Amino acid sequence: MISIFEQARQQLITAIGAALAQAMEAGTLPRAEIAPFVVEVPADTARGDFATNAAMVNAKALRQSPQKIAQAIVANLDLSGCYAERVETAGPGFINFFVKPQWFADIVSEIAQKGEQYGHTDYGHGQKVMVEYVSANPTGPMHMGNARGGALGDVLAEALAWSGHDTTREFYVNDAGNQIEKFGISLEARYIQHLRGEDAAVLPEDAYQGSDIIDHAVAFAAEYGEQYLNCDSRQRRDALIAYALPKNVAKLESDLARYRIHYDVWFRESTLHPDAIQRVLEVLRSRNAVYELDGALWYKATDFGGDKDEVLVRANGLPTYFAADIAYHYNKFAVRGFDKVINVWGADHHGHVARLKGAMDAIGLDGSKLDIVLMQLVRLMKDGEPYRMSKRSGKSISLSDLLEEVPLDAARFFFIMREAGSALDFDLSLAAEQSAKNPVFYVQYAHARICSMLKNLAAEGIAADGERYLTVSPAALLVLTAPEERALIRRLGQLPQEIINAACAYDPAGISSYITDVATLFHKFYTACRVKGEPEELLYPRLALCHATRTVLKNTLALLKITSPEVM
RNA sequence: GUCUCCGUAGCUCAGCUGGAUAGAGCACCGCCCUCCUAAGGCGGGGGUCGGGCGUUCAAAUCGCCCCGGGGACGCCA
Repeated sequence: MISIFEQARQQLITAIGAALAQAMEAGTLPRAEIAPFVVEVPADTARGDFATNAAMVNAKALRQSPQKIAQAIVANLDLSGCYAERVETAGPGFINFFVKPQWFADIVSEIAQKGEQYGHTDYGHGQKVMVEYVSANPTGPMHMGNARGGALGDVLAEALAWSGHDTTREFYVNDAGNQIEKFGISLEARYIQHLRGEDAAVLPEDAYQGSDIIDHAVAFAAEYGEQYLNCDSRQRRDALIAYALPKNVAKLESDLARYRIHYDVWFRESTLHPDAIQRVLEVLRSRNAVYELDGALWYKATDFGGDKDEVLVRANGLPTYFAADIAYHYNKFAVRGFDKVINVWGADHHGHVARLKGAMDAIGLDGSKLDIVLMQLVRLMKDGEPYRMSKRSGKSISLSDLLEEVPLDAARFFFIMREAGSALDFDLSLAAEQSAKNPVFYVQYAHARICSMLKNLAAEGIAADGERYLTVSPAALLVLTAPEERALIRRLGQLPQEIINAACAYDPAGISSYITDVATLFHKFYTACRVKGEPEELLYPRLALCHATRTVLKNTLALLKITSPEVM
């Protein structure tokens, strides 16, 4: 069941299409293919509740002026059964529509009826979608890029779920391969240094330099002493990895949980080694997509849109990250049967996008089912100065550090405010200092204001149980005619579509501007229209509107996983 | 060099599947609480939408070429 807002829009699309066909039938317009047109809310709603460019986009095909086409459409328009009741043409050929007052009343009723469910749709028809995000290396703490990817991926997954997709949230744990080996080497050096002094071991330049490595080594030494000092290096590294890796993964999980991110699946790369990887290599081999050179196994990326070939198995016999990633995505599609897979990656991985999609084609799967959201990296600033955030420097700001300094609600909102494709400057001092000025507070304030009103009125014995304003009839709601009331209702009606848009465009940023918009419109309504003290026939409809606004704010904040305070 | 993201008000950015006078927040100036939360509302100043050419009835939006800035181009992940 589509929303009341969308019903009005869809009715118009149908009616306009019919009117064009009718005009052609009658000979008023020449016969031609109808170009796609849009029906949308005009920037200035004084012009109309909806507007269409149908006449203008068809001017060329119909070889007539947009104004004439508009007139022909209007002359053949049948609005019976539509929310729209009045139409006029304007400007260069726009057709503007005005809806019946009933439309506004029905939207408020719809929200009251659906309550917490308002905003949910079955748009996706249960399509099986996976969102894989963060997937930070388990060799150290998460950085700001992970924090941004976490918020973006999580809200995207929510939007997909709300819009009727069967959504799986997944974290890919890179617990195998080169970086784990490097992790072991780093731990080993720190362990030996801890027991035998700085000069007893050399920490390679490309090793992990962070203090967390030292902490692990020290804790390991406290537990096992010198037991691993004289054994085989392989054995020592394995013991250190076996000790530290689970701790790191647990830390990732708890940090993310604190950030309100919970995954459905923690998928371990190690489960792909070696069988699943061998299997995809076989498939590629059978499809003639690989060759051997210099002792390594190469993938013919150039046959599948790549600009150069890629190594799958190194001369030393170890598979590359890329080989594992092909096996991983083969698993997502062929083994687990996802219809759509969305990966949220840092923009530094952009070279990997075409490669992986091409590899899906090469392996006989459909690369177009794989979508990558590339996120420009976060530049961490402090007092206007760039702040080093390299994992190696050892003094980086981690996700848990961030949450110490910035309110959680603000951090989540801040990260989704900007679309993924734009670089984000996150000024720590600013975010911490000006937290009260963060837009998230503006939105939460609107929610708290409504709660306060409802509470005050309840204290005076008005609608104490909420029944009266939750069940105001659509007919009684017709009194909501003030421009501020209408503007607010119009926007409230768009929540389901806003969520669908965010899900389809992979752009959670739209939701943050939507909710800010709703807050603004509520504050304007609040200033212009009183509730308390008005006669009952106006008081209750306005209370119903307040409550509907609260529902929209609360539901949208819930989607963003941001709290809805009742008092501020 | 190739690929990619970005360039819109003093600052941070929306708008970009083309549409009717280019928006918001912050900052600045001035108003509005005997009245439901002033963490709010109203008004004001402030713009060659980086530049040029092109497509179109219509370009901040699409295409091409420049200019300026970030990022990626490993038998790393």
